[in-house]
Amino acid sequence: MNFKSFSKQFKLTNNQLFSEYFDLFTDSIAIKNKKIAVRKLKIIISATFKLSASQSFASMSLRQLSEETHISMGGLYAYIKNKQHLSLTLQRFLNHYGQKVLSQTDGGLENIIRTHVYLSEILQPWFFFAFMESKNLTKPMKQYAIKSELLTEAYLVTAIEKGQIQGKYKKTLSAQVAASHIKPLLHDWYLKRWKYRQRKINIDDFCQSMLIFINDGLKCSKHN
Amino acid sequence: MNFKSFSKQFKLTNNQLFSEYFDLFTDSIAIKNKKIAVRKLKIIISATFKLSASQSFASMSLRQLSEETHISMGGLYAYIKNKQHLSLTLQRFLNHYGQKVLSQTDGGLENIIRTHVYLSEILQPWFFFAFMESKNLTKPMKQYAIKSELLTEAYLVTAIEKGQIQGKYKKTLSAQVAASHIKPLLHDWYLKRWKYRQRKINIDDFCQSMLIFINDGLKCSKHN
DNA sequence: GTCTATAGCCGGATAGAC
DNA sequence: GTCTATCCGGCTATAGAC
Repeated sequence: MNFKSFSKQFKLTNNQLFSEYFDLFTDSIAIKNKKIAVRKLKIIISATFKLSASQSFASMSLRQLSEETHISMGGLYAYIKNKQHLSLTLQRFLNHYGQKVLSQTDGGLENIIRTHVYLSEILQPWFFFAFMESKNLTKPMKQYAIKSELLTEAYLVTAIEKGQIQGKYKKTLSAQVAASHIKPLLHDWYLKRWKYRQRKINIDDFCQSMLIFINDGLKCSKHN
Repeated sequence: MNFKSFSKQFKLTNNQLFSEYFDLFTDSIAIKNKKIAVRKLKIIISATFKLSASQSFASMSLRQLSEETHISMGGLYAYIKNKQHLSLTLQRFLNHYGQKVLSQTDGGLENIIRTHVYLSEILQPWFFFAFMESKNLTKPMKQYAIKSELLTEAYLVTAIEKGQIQGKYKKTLSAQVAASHIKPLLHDWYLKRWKYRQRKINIDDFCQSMLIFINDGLKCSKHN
């Protein structure tokens, strides 16, 4: 698997994405014409990510959002319930989507890792937003987010345990501990996206070097 | 080196820390009695970290800060120039301090890694704040922060290159790439502090497992 | 050195015209 | 479906009493 084949398989076009968002949150969207709604939601949510990334969601004002999207204040409220609820839907949608995609992996460690990185590339603004704004969540939403995060970690743990039983991976580190060291490596791709862009490291090279690092570490075999 | 010996060596008591902060930013502090100022600065900055961590610095209001510190709005302005400048001093102080401590390592990879983790433990709220609020920085400050981050990475690169020349580390991965995979592991300790606390993983165990992971990876030697 | 009071601006949200 | 106008509460910052 590489990024190209992953993209082909999932066909995550923007339209499909926001169409699914519309279906999930119709209750909080006053506009009932789906075609119009999807087009505007795309604009509003993209602008939200842009502004949140350069300030923070909390300090972004709806007046700024209105200016950035060229939609009036009143107009915005036809697409969102209120400011807090907008943030909530973004968090929920990513959790929903992430679990859906991850559950389709074949359970191998490399497969899970690549799937996570590739998905976080396509949904980079969503992942970045969710990570950065997670602290602002209300208690019930925080619990929901933690549950979702643990689920992702559980995929890694299961894959490592499987490898350990097969004798592919050693048992020096518990699968749990190993998984908790792998997760931050995955996060780096969407948290420090600018760094990798600047250094002209493409996504498949990133996966490759990360997998080597995870598998082999740094030490020479002769020192084992 | 372990956490205890590191702590002894650096004696980073809160008083010393805020005393150094006071000296660095006297210009923006109206109160000239150092003893009083240091005591209050400690209260103000701790409260700033607490509130920023649960919301964000931008959305924290000075009214909240006033309530949390039991210092009136007017009173606060005797210790800070304004809200934005407060954030700036926090960023600057950590960069200043971090580089000071890192420059005293012996240049070995394990030493640099342990120093970073131990320092980020003692200054956890500072590190967390700097990471989370880095996007809000003005352009010149952002450049300063990036410079500081690259410097930290440079310490890792140099150590790995040294190990590669000595034949201790293999050359499958460039030192630069390896370093960029190690950094997010270090960040995890202060970004997800709650997770490690919950799982009752202490700081020396964390360093130990991370060093094993970095050195050896997951794979069994027989599969090499 | 610390407080209260207030200036002046900006925030989220909604009503109602078109 | 989109806009303008407006409510009103909260914000940073400062002036001036003690």
